[in-house]
Amino acid sequence: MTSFTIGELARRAGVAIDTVRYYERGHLLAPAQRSASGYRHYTQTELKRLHFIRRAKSLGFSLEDIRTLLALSDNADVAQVKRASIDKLADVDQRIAELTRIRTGLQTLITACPGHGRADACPILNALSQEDLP
Amino acid sequence: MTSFTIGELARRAGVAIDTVRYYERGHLLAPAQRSASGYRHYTQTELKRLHFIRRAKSLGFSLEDIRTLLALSDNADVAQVKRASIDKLADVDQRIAELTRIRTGLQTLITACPGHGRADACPILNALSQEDLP
DNA sequence: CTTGACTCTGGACTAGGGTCCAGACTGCAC
DNA sequence: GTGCAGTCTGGACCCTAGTCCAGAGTCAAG
Repeated sequence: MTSFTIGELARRAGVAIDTVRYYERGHLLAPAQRSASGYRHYTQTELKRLHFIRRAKSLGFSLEDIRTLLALSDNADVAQVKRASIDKLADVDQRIAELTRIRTGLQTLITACPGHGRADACPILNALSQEDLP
Repeated sequence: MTSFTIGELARRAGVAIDTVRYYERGHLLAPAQRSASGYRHYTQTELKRLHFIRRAKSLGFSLEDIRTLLALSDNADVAQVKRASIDKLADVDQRIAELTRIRTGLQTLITACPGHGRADACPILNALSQEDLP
C-alpha cells in the first residue's frame, strides 16, 4: 500500500497544502496517520475523499454542505443525499434567476447608450441615478 | 436648500446608517458637511449619489466597480462607462454559464439517483468520487 | 429640565474559504 | 555532513460589505 506526504496529496488533488490541513481542521478529512516524526501520511482513501470534496465544491456545495454530504455518504443514506442535492439545485436555480435579472438590466442600458457625447445622454448614468429601475 | 441628517438620508435611501458612514470611509461618498456640533448634513446631491450606488450594486457591480463608475461619471466619460458596463455584462454571463454548468451536473445526478437502496447505487455519491465529471 | 431619540468616534466582529508566517524539525541527495 | 526542500505548529491575516458596540455628546418635545 503506497502512501504519500501531504505535499504529494495536495499536488495530486490540485489543492494547496494549507487547504488540506484546513480541511482536516474543519473535519472534512479525518486526522491523518502520522509517521514517527509527525509527518502526515495519506493513501488512496484520503485522495478519493479529497477529490469528492473538490468535486462537490465545483458543483456549488459549500464546505458545510459537504460535511453533511460526507456524513450521509458515510451512513450510505441515499435518500438524504438525493434530498440535499435537490435543495442545492433549487439554490442554483435561484442564483441563476437573480443573475439573469441583472443581465437584462445591464443589456438594456448598454444597448441604449450611444457610447459617446454628453453624460446626460447616457442611459447608464441616468438609470443609475433614477428611482425606478430593476 | 433643505438638508437632512444621516438618519434621514439612510431612511430615504433605504440603507443602514452604518452603511452610509462605511461608504464615506470607502470614498464612495465625499466627506459630509458637518454642523457645529459635528453632525453630518446631506442634501439631494448626496441622496442621488447614494441612490446611484445602490442601483449599481443591484446591477451586480461591486463597491470597487462603483468607485470606478463614479469617477468616470464625475468625468462624464460616457465611452468608458459603457465599456465598464460591457465588461460587467461579460462577467455576469460568465457567472451564469458557470452556474448553468453546475445545474446540469446536479440535474443529471438527481435524475439518475433512485433515492433509495445501497450507497454504491447512488450516482450522486459515485460521481463525486470519480475523476471525470464536469 | 428631563427624557428619549439621535448622532458621534474608533474599533471589534461576522461569514467563508482559505493563505501566509516564523521558527523549528525532518528527509534525502550529493 | 551539509544543504535544500519539505513538513510541523499555532496563530495572524486576507477579502467583501457591512454590522454592532460602548461611551460620550446633542437635539427636540413636553
